[in-house]
Amino acid sequence: MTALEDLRALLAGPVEEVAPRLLGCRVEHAGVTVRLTEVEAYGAGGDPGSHAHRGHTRRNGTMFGPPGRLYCYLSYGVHVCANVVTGPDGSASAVLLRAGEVVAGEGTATERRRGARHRDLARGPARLCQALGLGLDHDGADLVGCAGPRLRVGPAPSAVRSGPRVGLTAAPDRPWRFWEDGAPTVSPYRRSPRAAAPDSRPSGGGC
DNA sequence: CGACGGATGGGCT
DNA sequence: GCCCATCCGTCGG
Repeated sequence: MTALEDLRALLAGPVEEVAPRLLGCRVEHAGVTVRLTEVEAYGAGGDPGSHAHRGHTRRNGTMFGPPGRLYCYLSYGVHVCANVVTGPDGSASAVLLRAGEVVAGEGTATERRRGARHRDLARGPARLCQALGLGLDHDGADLVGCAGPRLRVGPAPSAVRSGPRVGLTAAPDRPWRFWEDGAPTVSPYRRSPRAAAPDSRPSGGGC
C-alpha cells in the first residue's frame, strides 16, 4: 500500500478514532516540519463543541467537504488555527492540530515565532500555524496533494493519553483531546472559565 | 510551574 | 451585541 493510500485509510474512520492515530504524523509547509504531539477530535451534529454543530456556514464550509483537506479558521479575531477534515464527505468532522514539535526548519520557525524557545514553537494551535506559516488562505488546501501544506504518516508514539478538550464552553467534559504521554510540547490543559462546573459526581463508585 | 486577566476582531443570533 | 477550539505577560508559591 502506498503512503498516500495509508493516509486516506487513516482519515476514513470515526473522528474520535482517527484523532489519536494522527499523533506522530508530520505536517510540512513552507520549510518547516512539525511532528504532532497533541490533537482534538470534533464531530458534527452530535458534538455541541464543534463549529459544525449548528450546520453549514461560510466559515466552516471546508468541514463539510472531503477528508484530507485543511480547515483553517480565525480564533479570537487574531489567531489562525488548523484542522484536518476526516470521515466521509459531508460528515463535517475534523481533528484540530493542537500542538507539535518542530523537527525540521527550526530557524524559519523561530523567526516566525519571534524567538520562542524550541518547546514553545508549535505548543498551541495558533502557535503551530504560525510556525508552519499557515494562514486563512490555506483553508481548503488538500493535504494529500502535491503542493502546499502536506500531511505524512509517521511512527505512532509509544503511549497516548486522552482527556477533555481545551477551552470549550459546550461539551467541556468530552474526552476527545489526545496527546503523546510525556511530550514536553503538549500544551497545558485549561478549562474555559465559562464552562459549567466539572461533572465531579462519582458516577457509581469511583474513588 | 500554575493561575489569572486583558487584548482582540470576525462570526453569528 | 455577545460569543469565542487563544496568547502573552504578570502575578504568587
